Amino acid sequence: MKYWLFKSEPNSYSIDDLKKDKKTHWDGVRNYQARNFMRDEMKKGDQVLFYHSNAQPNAIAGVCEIVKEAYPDHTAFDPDSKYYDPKSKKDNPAWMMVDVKFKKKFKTQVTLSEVKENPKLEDMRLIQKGNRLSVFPIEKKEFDEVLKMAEK
DNA sequence: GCCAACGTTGGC
DNA sequence: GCCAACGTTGGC
Repeated sequence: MKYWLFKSEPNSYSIDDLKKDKKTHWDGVRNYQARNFMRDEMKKGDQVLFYHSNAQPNAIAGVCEIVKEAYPDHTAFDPDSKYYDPKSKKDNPAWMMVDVKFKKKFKTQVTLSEVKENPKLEDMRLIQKGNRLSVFPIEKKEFDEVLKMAEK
């Protein structure tokens, strides 16, 4: 089993939205590296930290789980969608998405500054310079450490 | 609102 | 294939 972090801006989709929806498709990823992670490495049952970016504060807000592996992102085919991409064809989709289900919302979210202050998390991709990927892998020990911080 | 760090596009 | 220009992400 692998562990991941997904970023989302809470004004467009927050952990509360996922809690309400129970399950969602993670559409709109338009970066090849992120796409490859989704297409090639994400498996059913993988655990995902849900991160709020451009938020106040920026923080890891909860946990979700992959329930459906990569399949074509239909928003790329829709000219009315802001994620429309004419390069993606139905017979050869450029973009993929996965489905995730809500698992938990942290009582105490783990803020970005707390992540930066924790030496055990210093290698986490979230805080590395220039990291702009919206989905990326994390280590099990990092996942466990974040959960521990959330339960304090 | 600013800007660093990328990724993408397109002219050559 | 190079690289300048441009667009986006996302922290501050």
